[in-house]
Formats: sequence, structure tokens, C-alpha cells
Amino acid sequence: MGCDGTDAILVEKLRERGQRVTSQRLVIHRTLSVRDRHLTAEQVLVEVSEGLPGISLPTVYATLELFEQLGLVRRVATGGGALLFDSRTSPHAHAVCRDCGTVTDVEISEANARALSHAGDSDFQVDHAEVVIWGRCASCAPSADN
Amino acid sequence: MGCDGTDAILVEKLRERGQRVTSQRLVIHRTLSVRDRHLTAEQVLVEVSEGLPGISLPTVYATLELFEQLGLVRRVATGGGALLFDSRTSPHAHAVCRDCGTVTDVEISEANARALSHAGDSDFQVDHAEVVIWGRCASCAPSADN
DNA sequence: ATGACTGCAAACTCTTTGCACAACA
DNA sequence: TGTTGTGCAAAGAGTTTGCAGTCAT
Repeated sequence: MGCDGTDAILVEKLRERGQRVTSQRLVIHRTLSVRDRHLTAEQVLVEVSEGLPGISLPTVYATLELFEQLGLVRRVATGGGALLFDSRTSPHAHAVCRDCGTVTDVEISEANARALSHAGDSDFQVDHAEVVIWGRCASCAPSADN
Repeated sequence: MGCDGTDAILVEKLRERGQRVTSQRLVIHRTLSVRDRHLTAEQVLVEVSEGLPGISLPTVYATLELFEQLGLVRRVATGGGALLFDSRTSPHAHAVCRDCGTVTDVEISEANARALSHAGDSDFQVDHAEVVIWGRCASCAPSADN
């Protein structure tokens, strides 16, 4: 999880495609790697601004789109406001609380993930299955502990 | 699938909640029922305008939100532009083509649907699991038949 | 040196809100 | 008749685009 190792991955991918290694790209990548979580573009901007003041939102968007093409990040559309950008690319679902809007990672079984990747198998070439679960989180659930 | 039967369901649900039966609500509901498919708010507006000229987009949005609360419609966020409103509420996934953007229904197994409803079972009260599958449709797939 | 990348500003799309009029109950 | 619902217009949120200057290569 050190910056150097993380950087190396990005640098290699950029070199492969003849794209430039900029401080913006490095800092955004480090931020995403350290916080292994889903963030909005605005949240990325705020976090990254600490290490790189003056960075702009369009640059954040452009960089995140680039990272998505490089397979370093996934877009998650919850429909509730802003898109999320998730640096965890291994299979998992996202649980969104209807009340507080909090988004948490949910593990899904290997079998389940595999099944989703083969859904509509014949004529659709599946790339990635995104699962968003709607409901109420522990803090907002009406019954039980609250 | 007749209009009368479809209307009855809506009317009953509205009455239960003391809400009014308006021509806008009836026509939107009929349109959604006949076209058992996912539509954007704009598409709903266009289709509904044929039978009810002068209807406005804010009304379409308000009505679709109401229908979602009544359990007649589901929001589907693909992240690619506009939200989709789906009148099919039984479990199924949506396959989105990265190239042409076409969205098609994908059947998912009973077991799979059940598993998703129990994901993160302990502290999260699951309401509905939404599955969006990204990839390439038959027409846009690079290999094979194209 | 040269071309890609960034920051700024503004445009754009989609969705929601405020308010006056219309219409269901 | 009293609200609720509708239409209009405008605001709001999130994302993208155009362009001039900067910086990696």
C-alpha cells in the first residue's frame, strides 16, 4: 500500500499507452488507493486538494475517466445524486440506505458473482456486473436497536 | 392488460392513501403498463403526450416518484445519462451496451435473486437489489457475427 | 520544442422547486 | 368548497466542453 508501489502500477499503465505521468494523476491515484472506498468526484477533489492545492474538478473527472479505462476504478451509479468512483475492482455490491444515503460495501459470494457474469450469456458479452442494494442501514432501521 | 384492470389497481392504491385520481396519473400508468419496459422520463412524456397533450415534464417526474412509492415502478440508475423507470417490478437485471447504450432485460435465476436479497443480511434491511450489467450487445460485439 | 494536460469559465443535461391556476373529492 | 395536483418558469446539481497557458517528454 506504499505510494511507490502504487505509483509504479499507474506509471506503467500510462507508459503503455504513451500518456503522461502528471502530479495530478499520481496524487489522485494515491488517494484512491489509500482510501479503498467509493468516493464522489467532489470528495476526491477535497481529499486531493490537501496534497495538491489548485487542482480542478474537470481534471478530477478527466482523470477518473482515464483510470476507469485503465481498469483502476469503477463507476457506480446509485441514482441518488452524484456518481461514485470505486477503487476496489474486485466483485462486491453496494448497499445504499434510503434514509441517510450512506453507501457501504457488501460482500457477494463467488458463485453469485460468477452467475451474474454469465447472465444473458448467449448474445451479450458481459464486462462487469454492478449490484446496488437499496434498503435501510442498521442506524436507520425502524425496528430493533433504534 | 386491459386499461380498466390496470386502472383499478392504481385507483385502489391512490384511494388507500387519500390521493386523487387524475387523468395524468391514469394515462401515465396505462402507458407504462402497456409498454412493459424501462423508459426515461422524457420518453414517458413523449408517449403520454399523444394521449394527453400539454402534460409537463415536472408532472411526469412527480407521478413517477409517486408510482415508485406505490410499488408500481422502479428507478434504474445506469449512470449513462437519464434515469430509467421500469414498470416491471419482478426480479430481473438490465444489460447496458457500452457502445450503443441500448438497455435490455436479463433474466436472473430465482436463487440468484434470493441471494442478493440476503446480501449483507445481518445489519442491513434489504429492500430491493438492482443489477446493471455492462458489456457489449450482440450487434456491437467485435467478434463473431459482426 | 512540441504536444498533451491542466485550470478556468461557461455550457449542457437532467431533475427539482416555487408559485398561481385548475380540478378532483 | 377546500385542498391536492398541474403547468410554467426558473433554479439547482452534476458533469462535460472550449480554450489559453503550462508542463512532461
